[in-house]
Amino acid sequence: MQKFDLSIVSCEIGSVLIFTKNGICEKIELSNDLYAPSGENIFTAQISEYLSGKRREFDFPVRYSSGPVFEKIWESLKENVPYGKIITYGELAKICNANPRVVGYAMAMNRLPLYIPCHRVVGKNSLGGFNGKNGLKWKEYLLRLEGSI
DNA sequence: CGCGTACATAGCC
DNA sequence: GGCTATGTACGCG
Repeated sequence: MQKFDLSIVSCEIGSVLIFTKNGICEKIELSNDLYAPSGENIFTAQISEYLSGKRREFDFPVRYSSGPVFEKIWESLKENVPYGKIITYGELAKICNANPRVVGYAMAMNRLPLYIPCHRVVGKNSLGGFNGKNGLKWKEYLLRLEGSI
């Protein structure tokens, strides 16, 4: 069994749970419930700054793998969609030579909701979903934070 | 291991 | 407005 170290950053609408192991972030979870802030490290520091609008990008080690196609999509997303910009599933799909549906699925399988800017990926005729209906609140909050809406 | 189904969509009829 | 395409992951037999 893997033993994860849990760090927590709280904000107005909920808390960000950061699961790290050996100094590497392996999982991020967005919760609507408020937790007591825990852990002072580069993860909590950067996310806290990001939620305050001071930081635009994250610079901490992460680890993810759910297939080569998904990694390509996430890499293309980070490279082509900077802070404050949004992209549609179709455009992102065109960049990484995939299909829109695959992109949506890649976002659904994303384990790092904040590090991977999946909240900047929206549908053409709708905002799309985000981490289920539970995280749609977060999506709106993040897009508003970046000034996209 | 092979088949069928579900996905946070886009595009055509 | 409704149906189909296209790729991946997951469940079941």
